[in-house]
Amino acid sequence: MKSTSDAVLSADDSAETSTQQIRDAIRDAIVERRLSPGTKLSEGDVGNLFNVSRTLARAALQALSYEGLVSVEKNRGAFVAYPSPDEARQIFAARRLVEPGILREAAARITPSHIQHLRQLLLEEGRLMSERGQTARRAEIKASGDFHLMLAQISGNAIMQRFMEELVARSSLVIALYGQSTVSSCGHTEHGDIVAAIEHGDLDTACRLMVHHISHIEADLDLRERKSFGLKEAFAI
Amino acid sequence: MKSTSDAVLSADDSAETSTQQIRDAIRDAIVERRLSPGTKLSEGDVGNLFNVSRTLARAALQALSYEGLVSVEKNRGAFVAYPSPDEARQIFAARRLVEPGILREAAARITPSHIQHLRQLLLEEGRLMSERGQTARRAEIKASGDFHLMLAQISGNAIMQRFMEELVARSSLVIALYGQSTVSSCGHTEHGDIVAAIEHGDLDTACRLMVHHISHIEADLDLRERKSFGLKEAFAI
DNA sequence: GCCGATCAAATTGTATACGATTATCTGCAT
DNA sequence: ATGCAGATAATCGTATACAATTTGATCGGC
Repeated sequence: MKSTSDAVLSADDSAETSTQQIRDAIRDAIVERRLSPGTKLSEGDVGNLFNVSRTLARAALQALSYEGLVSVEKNRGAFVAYPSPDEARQIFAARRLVEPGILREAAARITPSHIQHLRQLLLEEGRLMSERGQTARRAEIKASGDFHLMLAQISGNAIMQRFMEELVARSSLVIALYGQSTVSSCGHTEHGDIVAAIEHGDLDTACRLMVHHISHIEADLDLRERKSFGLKEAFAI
Repeated sequence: MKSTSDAVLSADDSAETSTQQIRDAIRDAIVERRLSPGTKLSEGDVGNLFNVSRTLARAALQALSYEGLVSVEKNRGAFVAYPSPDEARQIFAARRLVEPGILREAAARITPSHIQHLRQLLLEEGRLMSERGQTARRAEIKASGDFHLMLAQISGNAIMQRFMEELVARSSLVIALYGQSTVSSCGHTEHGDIVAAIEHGDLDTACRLMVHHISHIEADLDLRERKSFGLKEAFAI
């Protein structure tokens, strides 16, 4: 799973490629934290950057706003979303709500080949964890999300898969904003435990581990209200 | 709850009103089955109908395609979505997956005022069920969905609420396509049972009833593959 | 020096224009 | 009559143009 763009499902096979490419590029930039929350994304700039007209840039930004990664304010423009603590809590609540169900469906359809893929993902994750540097950190963030997306894909439900893609992407944004420790490094071992439980056929344990895992990620956040101070902060960077 | 547009949450407060109005109008038309699946929605026609340029019409159609109500095919245009049987099954699987969780969260936050609202909804539903005519049928369809949306709203999670809005809307489309009996008239009593179970504090029963209820709706569908025969059918109508 | 008003620049909102693609129609040959 | 070829019409994809709104700056008054 290289990126969210190469989803196996054929759901949005229809949209125009130009707009889609721009959307995916910006989404990756947001998820990998190359674009900080609050950053302005003016239509003109985006268009120039990708050598297209404002029309297409605007369409891409609109699309991202439907995913919750960008917030567009009337007559003011588009910004990388700046999720509130409450929004952050809702994102993780949603994940706790849906991921156990996805896990059960995935377990019901899982094949040895799938397990192999999952283990490969874990290996990659572990490798990145031991590396140093920004690039490795970004790759680690993405890999960590890919584990959850892979489960959604195995579940075979394209609708839940798309929803999970949204939730995982928004989670990255939240972690970028409110995360304290470098990265939820605890996460990796937890992923492994979940796979082990699935392999062992112990679904209840797997679901319990999943819920704990999501709560661990959320627990690493500092979700205390920060006044408008956060705004200045964004400009200072 | 008059329509999906007056959602209490402030999530998509940002989008332009013009496009949003058009989007909501078309969505309502699709959900109330005034627009049949497969119907072509050309940008020019939509624009003329609402007295706006193709630009805005296109934006509205794009938005609807993100919700799965419209499918846009490159260089061919937009059509009211024609969900496949497999897609239909995934929609109901998704609902079985998320609605029990939503129900639990809603039950945890529910107030007497909320219960009153729910009961009022049931009353309205019952009234519409006894009425005759297309108009009443359409209102009944919407009312039936509003019950589920109300629970999502009570749950207090704006993200799950939006997801449920999408699922309910797409369910209407599926029922329009594959529904056999006039309307899931069994649904109404089931809604009442669920509310009763919630009031009684019996969450496990409420969740069980909810899952059965969703399965009942799905069981009323005829999801056998129809070859391209269905296409001719569409033109014959 | 600080504050409010007016003007200029930048950006968004919407419409229109034009090239590209698809669908339809006609006419001719088989 | 049937089937294919070219032309014609309709529709989409994208860019550009213009109006409306916001933002920032300059200037005068206090």
